[in-house]
Amino acid sequence: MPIICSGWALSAVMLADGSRQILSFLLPGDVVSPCLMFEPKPTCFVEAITTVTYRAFDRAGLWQLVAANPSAMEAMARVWTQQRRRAEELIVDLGRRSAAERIARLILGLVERLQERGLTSGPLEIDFPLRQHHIADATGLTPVHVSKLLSEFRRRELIRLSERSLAILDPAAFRAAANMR
Amino acid sequence: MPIICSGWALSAVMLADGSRQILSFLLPGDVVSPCLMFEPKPTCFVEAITTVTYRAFDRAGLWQLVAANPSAMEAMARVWTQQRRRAEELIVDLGRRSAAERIARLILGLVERLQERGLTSGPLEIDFPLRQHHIADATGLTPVHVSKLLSEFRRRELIRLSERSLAILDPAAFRAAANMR
DNA sequence: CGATTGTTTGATGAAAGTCAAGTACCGTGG
DNA sequence: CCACGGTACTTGACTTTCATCAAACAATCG
Repeated sequence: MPIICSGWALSAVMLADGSRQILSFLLPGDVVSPCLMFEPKPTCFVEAITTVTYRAFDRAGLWQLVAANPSAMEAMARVWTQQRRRAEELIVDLGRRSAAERIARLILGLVERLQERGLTSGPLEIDFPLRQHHIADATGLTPVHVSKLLSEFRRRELIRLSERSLAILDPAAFRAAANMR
Repeated sequence: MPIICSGWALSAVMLADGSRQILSFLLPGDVVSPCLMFEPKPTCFVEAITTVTYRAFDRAGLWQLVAANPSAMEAMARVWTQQRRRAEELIVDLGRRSAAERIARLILGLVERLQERGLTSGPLEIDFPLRQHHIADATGLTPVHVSKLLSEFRRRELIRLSERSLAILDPAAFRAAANMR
């Protein structure tokens, strides 16, 4: 059970034709794969996006800790439910939202998670190591289409995105774009 | 923590514009909402499709059982991982597969789950209470498009679907249609 | 029987994918 | 220092997939 200490990673599944779907981005503080607590064989793979440092904990030891310590169990439960909730949101996004909404929501979700952990580089600004093909694989789109929609966001001055840095320039309008339905 | 005894139900999220996304179909033997084990407040809602009977277990009692009994813990872990795996598959389907593939995979998944539980009405035949709008809400499509693709499957004699009963006529070809990429 | 809900079908439109060409940005080696 | 290659990004033309709209039909139920 590794936990990310620094850097970004992703977990994804690969399909037969070479396309892939990213299940989640892993930020500092995230448990790489909470399902590993139960199931040793992973169903997806994990890949570093930036240089990543992590610490690994062993399952048996964690189980002992959890059995002995109710607050550890609660912490574990929080991780589980949070992960579950994020998976459900992704299902809704992929099933029922437009390309622009999916991209905007992905960005907002990442910014919020970094804010919670105090990893921002400004009020609404973060280091943003994702390539457009990462965004495409996470939102179920093509890199070309992602490029067009990001250009559109820039043209409307909702975000600034350059040199691996992202800022939300117009939070209200950008949130609106993320919630159009 | 209710468990379905008979009938079909669904869990879903509703969006602001009235469209909805079905997260999973609940068949006899399914735990309605494993996340309820941790989190009392549900993030989605549950709805009956047919007449449903269920038994409810209370969280506190289950926790005691799990703490005392390692095999109960293992059973719980199985439910959790299975649910997680199904969520991941749905993400991949919605993100990276065509409409026809999504529908075929949904049907195959349901048939397999009923087979595991011995709830089939024939070798490759099941009672099928879903309306086309259920299929649409589960696959992120419109009912109209679902109708067209089901007609296509029928025309190619891959399935028979009438009077709330479904049979897979050509398993090999139907599986191929579910796995085109 | 009428009313409601579900399904089919066709015509049309919008969203996203594909293809292709061109640009910018490195890192490498001469 | 600059040429070279590779990767990422941009942009436009065109195609495909799926949504929308509308009309007709079928089934179900009070």
